[in-house]
Amino acid sequence: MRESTALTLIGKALSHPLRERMLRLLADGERCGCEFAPELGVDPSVVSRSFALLERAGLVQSRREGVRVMWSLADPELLDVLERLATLTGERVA
Amino acid sequence: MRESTALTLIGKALSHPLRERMLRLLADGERCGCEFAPELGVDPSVVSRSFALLERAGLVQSRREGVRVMWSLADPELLDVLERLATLTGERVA
DNA sequence: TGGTTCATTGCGCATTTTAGCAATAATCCA
DNA sequence: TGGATTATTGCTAAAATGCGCAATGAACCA
Repeated sequence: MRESTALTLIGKALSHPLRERMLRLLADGERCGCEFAPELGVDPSVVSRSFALLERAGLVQSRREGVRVMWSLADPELLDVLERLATLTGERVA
Repeated sequence: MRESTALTLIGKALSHPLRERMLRLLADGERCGCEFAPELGVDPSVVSRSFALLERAGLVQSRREGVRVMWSLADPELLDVLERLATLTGERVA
């Protein structure tokens, strides 16, 4: 990677379908990281790295609870803003 | 790429510093594509392909004017929304 | 301490993305 | 038509990403 700005980090985080799905799985609130691998059909290591990316971008946050790590959206408005963005770019003409 | 949603397309488009810069260069309005290669120090082909990506994501639009192609943001609010997003994710705690 | 569960990291491999050169296309004008 | 300018596309090498396995770490409990 060349350089990284806040925005490019966010872009990278959003640029993969798996990570988008992970974000959406957090829509209803905090969840244990352990639920994602089985639900998404990928290796736990992939989940871990994906969350690391999302976290670096500032999109999610985590806290440990014993042996588990609980993940949540960094901001409750996040998905709304993302929807807005998608709408903004999607309503082009027709 | 696995699949593509509106959001992942946007993510990909934003995920490269060069393309972010291109977007910002459009902040003040329409510009000729020909200005970008010299200004960004890359080959014109890179500019062309980068715009193609941004366009597929719905972030920019173009119109031909004779031999030139004039590019502009797909929506005037776009940069505001992106700033909002960056702020949203950036103000994490401290 | 040893066992269990969940998370992260090291590594190699496959896939995707990026960059530039050269060739081709598109448009205008003399 | 032929030349000039800008844009796009084909191709290849290089760089970045994505993936799973295996190993390691972290926290808990009996």
